[in-house]
Amino acid sequence: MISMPEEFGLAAFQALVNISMEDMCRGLFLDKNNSIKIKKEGVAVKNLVKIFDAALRLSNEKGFAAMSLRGLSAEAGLSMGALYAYFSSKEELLEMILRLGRSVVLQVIAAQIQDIDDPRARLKRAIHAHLYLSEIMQPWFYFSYMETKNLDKAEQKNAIATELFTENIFKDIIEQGISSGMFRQVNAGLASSIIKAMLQDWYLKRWKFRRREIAVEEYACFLMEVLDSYMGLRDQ
Amino acid sequence: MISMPEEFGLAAFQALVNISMEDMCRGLFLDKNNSIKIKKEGVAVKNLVKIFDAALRLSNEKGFAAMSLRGLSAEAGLSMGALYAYFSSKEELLEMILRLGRSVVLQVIAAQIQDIDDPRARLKRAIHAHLYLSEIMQPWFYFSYMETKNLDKAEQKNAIATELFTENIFKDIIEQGISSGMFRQVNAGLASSIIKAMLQDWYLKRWKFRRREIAVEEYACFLMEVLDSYMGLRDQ
DNA sequence: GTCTATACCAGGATAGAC
DNA sequence: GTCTATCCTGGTATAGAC
Repeated sequence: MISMPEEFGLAAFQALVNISMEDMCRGLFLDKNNSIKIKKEGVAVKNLVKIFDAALRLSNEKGFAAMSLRGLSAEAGLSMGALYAYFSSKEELLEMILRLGRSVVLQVIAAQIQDIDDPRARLKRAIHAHLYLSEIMQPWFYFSYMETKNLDKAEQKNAIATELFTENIFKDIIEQGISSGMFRQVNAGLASSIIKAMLQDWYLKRWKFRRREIAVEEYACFLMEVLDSYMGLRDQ
Repeated sequence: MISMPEEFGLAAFQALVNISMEDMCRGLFLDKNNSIKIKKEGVAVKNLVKIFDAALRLSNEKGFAAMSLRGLSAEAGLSMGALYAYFSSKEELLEMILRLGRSVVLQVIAAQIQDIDDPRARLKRAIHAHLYLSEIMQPWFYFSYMETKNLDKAEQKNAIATELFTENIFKDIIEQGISSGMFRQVNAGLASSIIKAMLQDWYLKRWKFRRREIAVEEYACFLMEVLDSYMGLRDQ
């Protein structure tokens, strides 16, 4: 197990997971479950990064539906024709973007908590990991929240499953804490649900927190205070 | 002041405020700050109700941008031509819908807490009022959250102002509670911010709560528990 | 692999009959 | 007041040159 510094801030997290858009796009390119017509990895990855960055930027302004492919081509610096070498329809582009981030999120969160036993430490780590991840990948998180409803039925099921999966991580931790006598007997379902809501607020209302100059670490700390007092713990 | 039953559930609230889509549309019709070309109140109100109901239904499915006016005309049972007697562009329709609800929300919340002095009772009432209102007007709340970003700059300022206004209601109550020594010295800004997030979760993730069979009153009660324990109060 | 040019269609908007 | 018919922009998607 990697030895962990006591102070687990955004920088420490970043150094640990080291996720870049490039890595994510390379993964997508290697997957072969898509309709990318480009052969050379270097070219494909470079352009995928440009496309996704541009798509997230434009979509998060006025919504994916309002983003035209003409606009995307201008923003990404590629022609319309070139775009269609990377996806076969706007719909497919949407699915690619959403799938891209989902796998990363699930893997990173799971990896972050796997070697921690103590319920409170586990909860704290899960919350920090989620916040930091959403800080690093904010455009994707925002996009994912807003555009999931535009997916077809099958893809929507995946999205809902992911939402419930991360929520269940928190629920499991809380139940573990309760049965070990460390936490009070609270409603684990509702508790995990509001945790999720508070975590989501961080990336959905970034303008608000930025205006008030609240840092991630501060927000994380605040959430732990609230949860500690509710679940019957004191900060050690 | 209206005497208030100890148990302030959804039904009690509903009886008290008694808001209907028809009333809201009548208010809009009488406002004359819009481009409704219809003269007869009866006709106008009846059709505005049909239009807004249909628009909320369709928009909340796939987003306002994805809703076509042809689709709206079919859903509302009016022709394209008739629609344009009630608004002059799709953009204006969006603004009408958002303005429609905003005034109601601000008025109702303010009225609900105006005669209550005790900070905790005030907080409790504000939370209940917000939850019940979002329960009654769920389609509007969901729409408002999702579509605000599609407004032009000027209208967006109004929307942000409303968000901050309701958040400040909570902030003021908490600060009042702190200075009167009733609450612990918590961070009122962050506290009000998470209250807002938890309230919003109720109408944004309705499918989740319905699936788990959580009633509004139960959720309200849970939120008060969390806040009481954080701010240093016991349920009396 | 990428571009330009173009096909084709759906959407918003309006005119004018009833 | 409401409807039908029509206009026309701007969107997605593709063909074929380079």
